[in-house]
Amino acid sequence: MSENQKLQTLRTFIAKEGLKNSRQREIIAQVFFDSTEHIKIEELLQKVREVDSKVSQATVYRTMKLLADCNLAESRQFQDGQTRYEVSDEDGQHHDHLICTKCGKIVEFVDERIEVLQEEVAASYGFKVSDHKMELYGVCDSPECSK
Amino acid sequence: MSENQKLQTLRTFIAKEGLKNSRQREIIAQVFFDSTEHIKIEELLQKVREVDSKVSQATVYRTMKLLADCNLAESRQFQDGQTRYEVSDEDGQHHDHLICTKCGKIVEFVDERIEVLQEEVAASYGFKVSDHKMELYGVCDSPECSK
DNA sequence: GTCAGTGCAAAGGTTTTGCAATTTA
DNA sequence: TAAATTGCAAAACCTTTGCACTGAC
Repeated sequence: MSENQKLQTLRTFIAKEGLKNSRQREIIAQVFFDSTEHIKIEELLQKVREVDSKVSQATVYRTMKLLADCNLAESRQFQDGQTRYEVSDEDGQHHDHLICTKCGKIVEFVDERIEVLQEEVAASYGFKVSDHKMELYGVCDSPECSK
Repeated sequence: MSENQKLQTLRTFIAKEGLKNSRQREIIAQVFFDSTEHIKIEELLQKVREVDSKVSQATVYRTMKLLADCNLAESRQFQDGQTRYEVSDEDGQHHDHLICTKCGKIVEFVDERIEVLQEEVAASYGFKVSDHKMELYGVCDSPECSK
């Protein structure tokens, strides 16, 4: 899904819900869709303010909740106490994370075999899975981290 | 590992690090080791105060950090913004969580096949896994949740 | 013109910290 | 006795909210 299609999805959602669009929402959404993965509100605000220095933090928080509501963003909490948002995968496909505990690098991955086993295990406990989070913490292979 | 062995591990750690033990630490550790899984600081404080009503919240926070340092406790963040602690698995074996999004029930599980695949996937990205978190969200099979 | 969105600042909730007093080794 | 721990309250964080004002439809 292109950035424009995402913007369109947002506009449609806003209209459908009887909400109103705004300059700020367009800016925030655009900056977010164009951002690196796992962006923090603070980082997002900073980038947004390069476009319009008057946008408030509260608006960024509110807009990210809106984007999450229309499934264009997903919130994640790693372990630094700050909520991060990432652009949703268009096709509903999940991805998980490998996180280097030394340099903080985050790599995304998907493994279909694991996904299948997750469903299977959940079913054996009577659960129907709707979502999941998997984070693998370890040391990456950069010279500094792996030595 | 019995509760007493855990207490002993804590005492040894304290001694080794040149720290000092205290009545409060013993109470907190004991209550924690004896607690249900995934306890919140607030719940822990409440239980601790049934033993000694004067113990402060700050001491509970500090003690839990200490227990995490000596690998007797692990912190987890689900999605309610509160840190929860759980008693570490004695043998280093991990368990993961199934969380019912309707009733909040949390079930623990281990699946060796998934663990193996995790290592494998990580290795393919040059990572050496030291830890992981996996949470499956879904609906459990209680009559109310599954209907 | 109406009603939603914004910005600001204040309030909320959780966790951390500075410091004097206390307790441990 | 020296040094770590405690309790308290204040501070530090991140996030949410109330409200008057602005802007979209």
